[in-house]
Amino acid sequence: MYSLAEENYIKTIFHLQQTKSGAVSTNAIADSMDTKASSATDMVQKLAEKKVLSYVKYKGAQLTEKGKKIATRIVRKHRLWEVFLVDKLGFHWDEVHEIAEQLEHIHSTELIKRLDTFLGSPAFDPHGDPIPDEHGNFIKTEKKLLSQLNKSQSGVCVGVKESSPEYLQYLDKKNISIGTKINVLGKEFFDGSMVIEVGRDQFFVSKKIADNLYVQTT
Amino acid sequence: MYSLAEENYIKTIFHLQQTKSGAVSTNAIADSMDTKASSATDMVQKLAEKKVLSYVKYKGAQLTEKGKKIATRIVRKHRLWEVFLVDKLGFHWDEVHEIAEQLEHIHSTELIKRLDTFLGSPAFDPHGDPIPDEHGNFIKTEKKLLSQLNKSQSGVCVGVKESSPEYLQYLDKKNISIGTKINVLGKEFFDGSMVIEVGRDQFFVSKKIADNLYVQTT
DNA sequence: GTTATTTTTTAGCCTAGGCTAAAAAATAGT
DNA sequence: ACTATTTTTTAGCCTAGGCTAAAAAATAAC
Repeated sequence: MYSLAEENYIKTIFHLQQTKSGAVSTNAIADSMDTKASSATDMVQKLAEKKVLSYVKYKGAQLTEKGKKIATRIVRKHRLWEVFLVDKLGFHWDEVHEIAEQLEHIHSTELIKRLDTFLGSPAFDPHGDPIPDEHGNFIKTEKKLLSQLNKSQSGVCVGVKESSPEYLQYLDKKNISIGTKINVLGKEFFDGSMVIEVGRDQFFVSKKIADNLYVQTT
Repeated sequence: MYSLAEENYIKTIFHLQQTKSGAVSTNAIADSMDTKASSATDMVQKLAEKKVLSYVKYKGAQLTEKGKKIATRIVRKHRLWEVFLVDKLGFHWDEVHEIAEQLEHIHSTELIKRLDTFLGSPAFDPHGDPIPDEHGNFIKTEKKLLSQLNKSQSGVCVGVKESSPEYLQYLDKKNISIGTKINVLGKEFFDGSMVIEVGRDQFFVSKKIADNLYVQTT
């Protein structure tokens, strides 16, 4: 059984090594957890002793198979609870992250098994992220960032990279959610900004916006 | 915001002062929390400073109105989650306590509001205990212990005092659950044991069994 | 290939919440 | 009323998980 703090470190390291390959630096961990590098070093050393990750001084940490399994279970729980909050309790997709951060630490395999069944074994969470199954496998989808599309191309929104309330609320305001079709009407190569069409609306989006939206092209 | 440890102390003191009147001793707290009296003293002093309870050295602790409000909210959460686990996820009544102990510490008033609505604002949990409403009020039912009935009297099971898995599993084996009618066929005054009738079955129950079952007489 | 700068670790300290052992207060026994 | 016993508190220590400041290693700059 792992403590709350340990679970949070494991989860963070897991997410960091999804994006960047190779070992994760203690500074990167500390930054994304809002803590100090010295604290991260301590914890990483502790987790290395527990064989949750491998750690080479000054080089960084990498989850072992054991560590990845733990992380995947936490991610599974987080995303299943998000589905529960949105589908069953009627929360909006920008309101669930914080609550799911708490719920993901509830310990009970039976609970998760039953929750999964209750929800109809969903494959994706409300932000379009895949939900690992009980063995830790998840569907890898072909997805691009909206910013990778060019003029006249189109795609369907399948998820978001950032899921801060601010960003999600922006998308809501523009009527963009999972499943929304987006046409790229124009693209400015100087700053990466775009003019896109969503339903009947046409509007401008900055590169920052386009960089955080995943689309699937057909 | 109160820590996990603080919430658990508040909840325990609340339950202790339901049964015994007057101040709760630090030893009683420690006993029912599986910790040491010295730890209880420390925490009680801390909670007294936070005005959650009043504490007189060597005399014991008593929750203030503020403390009772906090406790009631935790109890409400615990019992709502138990209803969720049984009604929605299909858990059995003897399996839910431990999980609800964890879930009761999730912080989000919106979550509880929505969970309550989702469950149809239940008034009782799966063990027959009343669920406080958002203002902390709960239904006081007229209930007796089975052991208080005499020969030829009968009652309907409305709850349990003890809700350990062992006890609940015993009741299951005997087909006793909330709503079950029980007739007292005989009572031995020497040891308080009884012979009771449940459905078509007639069997012997010890005082300890009869002391932990709440019934409502008509 | 030194030197300067940045990154990472170590050393030492802090708080929350436990514990044990000893001291102090309350209660019981005569 | 005075011991003896029990209950409760205090004092001092421990671990988890933070932090700051200083030291050490790695990287960058000439």
